[in-house]
Amino acid sequence: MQSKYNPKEFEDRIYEKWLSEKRFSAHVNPNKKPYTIVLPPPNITGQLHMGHALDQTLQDVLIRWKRMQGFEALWLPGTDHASIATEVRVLKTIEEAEGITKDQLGREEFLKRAWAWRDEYGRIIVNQMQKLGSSCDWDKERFTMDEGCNHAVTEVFVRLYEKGLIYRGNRLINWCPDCKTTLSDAEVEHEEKPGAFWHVKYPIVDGEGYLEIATTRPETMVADTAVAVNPNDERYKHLIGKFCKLPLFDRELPIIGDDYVEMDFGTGALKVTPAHDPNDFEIGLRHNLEQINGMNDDATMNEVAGKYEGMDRFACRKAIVKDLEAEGYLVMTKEHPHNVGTCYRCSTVIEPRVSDQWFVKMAPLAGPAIDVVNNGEMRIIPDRFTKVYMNWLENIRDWCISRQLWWGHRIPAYYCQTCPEIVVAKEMPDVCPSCGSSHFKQDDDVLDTWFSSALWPFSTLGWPEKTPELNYFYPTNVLVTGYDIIFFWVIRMVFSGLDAMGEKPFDDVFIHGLVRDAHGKKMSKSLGNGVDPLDIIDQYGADALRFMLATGNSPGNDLKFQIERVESSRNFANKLWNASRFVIMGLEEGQYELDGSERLTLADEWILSRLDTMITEITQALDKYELGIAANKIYEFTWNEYCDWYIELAKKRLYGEDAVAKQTVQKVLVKVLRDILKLLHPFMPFITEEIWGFIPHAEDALVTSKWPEADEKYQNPTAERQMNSIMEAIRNLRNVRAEMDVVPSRKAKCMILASDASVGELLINQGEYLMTLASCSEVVLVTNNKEVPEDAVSAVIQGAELYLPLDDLIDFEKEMDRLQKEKAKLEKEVERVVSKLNNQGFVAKAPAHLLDEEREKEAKYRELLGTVDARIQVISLKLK
RNA sequence: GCGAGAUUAACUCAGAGGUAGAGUACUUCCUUGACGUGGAAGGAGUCGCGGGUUCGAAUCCCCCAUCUCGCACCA
Repeated sequence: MQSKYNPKEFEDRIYEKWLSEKRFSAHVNPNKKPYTIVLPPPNITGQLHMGHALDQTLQDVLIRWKRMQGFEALWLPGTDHASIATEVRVLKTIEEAEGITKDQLGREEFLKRAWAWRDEYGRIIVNQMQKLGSSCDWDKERFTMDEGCNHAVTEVFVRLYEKGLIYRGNRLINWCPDCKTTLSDAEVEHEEKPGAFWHVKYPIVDGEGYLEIATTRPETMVADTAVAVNPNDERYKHLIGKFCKLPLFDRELPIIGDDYVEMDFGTGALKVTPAHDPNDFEIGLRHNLEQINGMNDDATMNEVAGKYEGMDRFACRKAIVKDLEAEGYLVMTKEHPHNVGTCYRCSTVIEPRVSDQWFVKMAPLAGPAIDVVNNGEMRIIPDRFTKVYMNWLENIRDWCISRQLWWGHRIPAYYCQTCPEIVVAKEMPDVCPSCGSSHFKQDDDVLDTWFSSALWPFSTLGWPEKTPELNYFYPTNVLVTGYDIIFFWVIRMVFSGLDAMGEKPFDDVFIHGLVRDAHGKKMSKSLGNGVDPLDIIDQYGADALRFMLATGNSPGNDLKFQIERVESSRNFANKLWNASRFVIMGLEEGQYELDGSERLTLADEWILSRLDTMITEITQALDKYELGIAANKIYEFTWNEYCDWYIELAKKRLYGEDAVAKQTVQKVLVKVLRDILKLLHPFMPFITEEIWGFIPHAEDALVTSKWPEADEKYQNPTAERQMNSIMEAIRNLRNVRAEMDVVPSRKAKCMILASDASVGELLINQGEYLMTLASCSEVVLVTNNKEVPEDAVSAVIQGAELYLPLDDLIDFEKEMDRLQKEKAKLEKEVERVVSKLNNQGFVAKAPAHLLDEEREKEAKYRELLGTVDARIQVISLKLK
């Protein structure tokens, strides 16, 4: 074992070993219970970022833990084609490098390039995950556009179509003029932007005056087909049925009455543009209004716009406002910031547009997805996200799934070239069922990228085939993902799983937050505040990064990335490394198993008892998905109990002459270290496996070793109580010495005056602990304080006073100050306890054990106070 | 507008109906044979404000404030 902790030296080597020994492989195994996680497939758009590192660390902790608990643990990895994101990315790269546009490239060539891209980034991503230590079953790696997934996508599409849950409709959809595709509602982000209300006169035809209309988007006037007022509006109701004139255009618009119009908003009169606004679209349907499309697919104005044709929509807005003003139609302009929808991929303002698209009918699918959570079959952790989940499902609208893109699953709909028939089928039909023609053309569009990810938990296990894997591993146990894709992905997996499999896709959904930079800003390329996980691994090791991510926060909350915390995790790894080196140092060939024949010391019993408690608590925390708590417990136990106390106390026997005692302490050292390595392994897999290779063990590799189980025989409350007394004594002695500025190298005799004989006996029996850890030269019992020299400093614990005669070193004034301080502290404690015990309510209603505890405390503090007081008397005489 | 989260030590965050915790930073001391990426001792917080429930609230409930973040949006 190398003397320096150097993760670079072993992390890759260890991972290679795991791979070559097939440690992550999972198979259908009737003798074991399965535990399954499917990896949220990272997009192949680029490299993994810190958010992926967090997501994967959490999953790896769970899967490694379950693997050690004896489950057939499958973590199924893969990547997502990420239709729109990848297409945008690939096209941009090609355009920047070669100056070739999408149209110039052509569909076939583009797909060739995109596949090459996928191969490259797929490899990079796998490499990154392996660097992080992710224990996926790589033989089962999948891609959302591989053959099996394609098969599943087509199957689901056809089935849903046949059930009437997929339909083609001419509806108002979200259109991104830059990506030139539709977007689902979930893919539209709302952003508040400055805007204005323009109040415009629409003159009444065959009558006096005009209707004043307020609009935020004057350019859509070109496509107005009506003006609506509330039928109960006294100001306008007489106008219903009449017409008004569309300013700047020689068109007449019917004035209609519709409840949708709110009388007290704006002017109470609404221009209706069915082809460019969702609400107007609905009004249009109710009143049979014509839908006029005023824009091209790039959001420039089309021929409908007359003289504005060819202008960009925002340029057109300005031009129309200018013309309205010039011709006297503009009443006023009012500032009005409002939310506009933008594309989640390119941030372009989306344009609502009427178009023929494919939709999934959501209502019938949403119901079961709601039920499965309501009836407790599926849990969302933390629970608060259940509300988010429900809220979305209860207000769900139909899902627009067709995209005008090339990278993705082409829609399995075939259009007869001689009649209007559309055939939806797994393969291109031979003959048209309506006209007998054999000429078909497949739909040009591809599916929303989330359509295929929705099938991930079962498409990856072989569905629609009834494979043994599907039968064994589905439903999966837990889905681990960020709250940002609950709508996009989690919900869609749930209803897809319920529909296709008839069973939920996972038992638990474990939601985590996002990784932010040190200032709480979202990490992003454009801000340049991203931190590359590989850089951190290179500098500090994967274990340090993982530990930091796992302990950084509580479930569901965002995590700020702080390099100090990575450093502190690395320091912990270093600590473990060195402690292990210490344990290994004196070991010789042979067995170091505890067999019950050993004569254990107090410290042995204490650490074994504490370890036992830790095993229970850590396992319980993991069971509750409290990964951070579990990791903290291991950290504290390892550092503050095992290293700071047990190892220090072990040294005497280790370096001593007694071979049997030495072997006993080595056995305990090894036993505890072994379990520490196991408990820590899910969090820090590399260092623990590396150390495992150096310590005696009967099992195989740590990665597949057995998770520790608590064993009641190690529980030892007496040993814990006694050790606490000793540790308190040592701490107090150290404290006194530090306050009196006594250097550690100056040893001192320790005289014990016990008010409780058993405490005195304990301290004498374990006198060597005081000698080792509190710089005592010897520890002796005295029966009367007359035996104690006056010029001694004192430390007190319950049941005993400890005196250090330090003659020449003692400064009585200083000692007086110290004693006064201590007295004040104790008086406060007594006061607190007394007031509590004087409280009749407390005495009457508090649980008995608390009452007892408080009474014990009172006795203890009074005793300590008495001792301190006595010392003050003695010292004050000295000062005179 | 509806909903959620946050508000705890200088900083970043855990925790939790029964005397406030960690990491970092800070002060003092320590070349003790695993480790200075270390050891020891210490200072530091009326747990956002105001009410309520309770013997007891930082913890549960209500109100308010500030900051995030979702969702829905009135043209």
